[in-house]
Amino acid sequence: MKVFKIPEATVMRLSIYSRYLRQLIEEGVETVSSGEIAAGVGVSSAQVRKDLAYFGEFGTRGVGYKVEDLYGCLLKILGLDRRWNIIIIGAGKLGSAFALYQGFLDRGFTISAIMDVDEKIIGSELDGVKIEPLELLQQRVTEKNITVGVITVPAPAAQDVTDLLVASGVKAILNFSPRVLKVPNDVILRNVDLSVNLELLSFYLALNNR
Amino acid sequence: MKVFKIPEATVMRLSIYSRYLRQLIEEGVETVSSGEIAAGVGVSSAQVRKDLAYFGEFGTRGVGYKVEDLYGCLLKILGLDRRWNIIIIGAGKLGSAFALYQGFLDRGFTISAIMDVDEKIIGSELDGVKIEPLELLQQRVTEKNITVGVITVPAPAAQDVTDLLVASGVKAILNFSPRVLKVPNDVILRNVDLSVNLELLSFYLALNNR
DNA sequence: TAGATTGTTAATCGATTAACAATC
DNA sequence: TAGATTGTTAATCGATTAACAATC
Repeated sequence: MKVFKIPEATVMRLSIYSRYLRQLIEEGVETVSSGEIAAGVGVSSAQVRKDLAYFGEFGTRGVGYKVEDLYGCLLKILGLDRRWNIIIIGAGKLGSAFALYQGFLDRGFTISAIMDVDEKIIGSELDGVKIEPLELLQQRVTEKNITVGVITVPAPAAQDVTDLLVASGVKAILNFSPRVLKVPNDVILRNVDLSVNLELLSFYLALNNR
Repeated sequence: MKVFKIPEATVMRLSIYSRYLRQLIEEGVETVSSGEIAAGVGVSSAQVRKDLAYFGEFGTRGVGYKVEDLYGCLLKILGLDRRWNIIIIGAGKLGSAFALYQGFLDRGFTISAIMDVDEKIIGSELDGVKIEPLELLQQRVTEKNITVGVITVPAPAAQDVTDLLVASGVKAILNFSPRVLKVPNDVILRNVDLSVNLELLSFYLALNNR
């Protein structure tokens, strides 16, 4: 499999295409062209075809793509044809919002554990999952076969929590804290800094105000 | 001012540099080199200098940058030297998490209004801000001088809400819904799709599992 | 002055776009 | 067959990196 060096931007677009295709399925559309997908998600049709070409040939020349088939292929490519178990570290505002957010569940993700250090909230539940003390992290990761860690702790604690996650065997980390984290390079790290996004808006707003 | 075509990636890095500089200020560091910043945030020193060069000359050859000065300049560049008023549409899980999250407040953002359509939650408060009916949107945007709208409604409502926001005079939109939104091109739109980030992890995890 | 580090130019790398032959 | 649309190659564009003269 020609797997090497898929641009990150391509993977993100695949995720967006898949969401759009799901919409088309709900609407009962059976066939779609690269041009229609492109229009639907706001990119060029060449982009769509190029992105797909990294992974194979999914369409029929002169016809387009069968919506259901392409959707199935994308789910497989994105690894959404299986379930991934998630552990959330930090059950504060951000962490509990993430835990309560339903958007991931139908896409292959299960929240299997939630940890915190605050005695006052340990023992309470978020959407049926009990908040447990951080000490149980290693045990839960192992016994529940958890591969993804989500970091929603305050910045100063972020690196320590990361080290714990890595040591416990987690393979990928989604970091919501505004800290640059060090991880071994076989661990996949993704930073989702909400502030950066707001500040980007601020930059462009300020730009227009001159 | 040579303002045209700053890469988005550059702006995001500036935001990250600024966060790192703030850390240095807290630690009492007075001078820093591009190499140190680079090491601190995980990019190359050339990258740091290039990013800054879009906006002027901030350092001293042979010496480096004065931390406080550079921090101040970055805040100005990012538009964080003033306050931006925000309206949140949708006070569900995601919306209330966003409202309760403190991370933005000290960076120039004020949550000035929160709207929803659900009678059951209208009237209650999130962090001192009352949840109000969507009908008051136009009025609040005008009277509170709101420039940024945050969309945290379910996907099917996202475009309608966007249209309302645009009509009300909001200049920038942060979209958390997994929908591709149409906006006039003088409105700044930023999509923060949490699912896309998780699915990116899933992709790389699946890649390693073959 | 000697050493250090910036600001900037040129070279490299990678991603997007345009174009078109293949083919349904 | 004629029209449409894919898959792919080549051209373009833009961003990152390397290198170094300027200068503190």
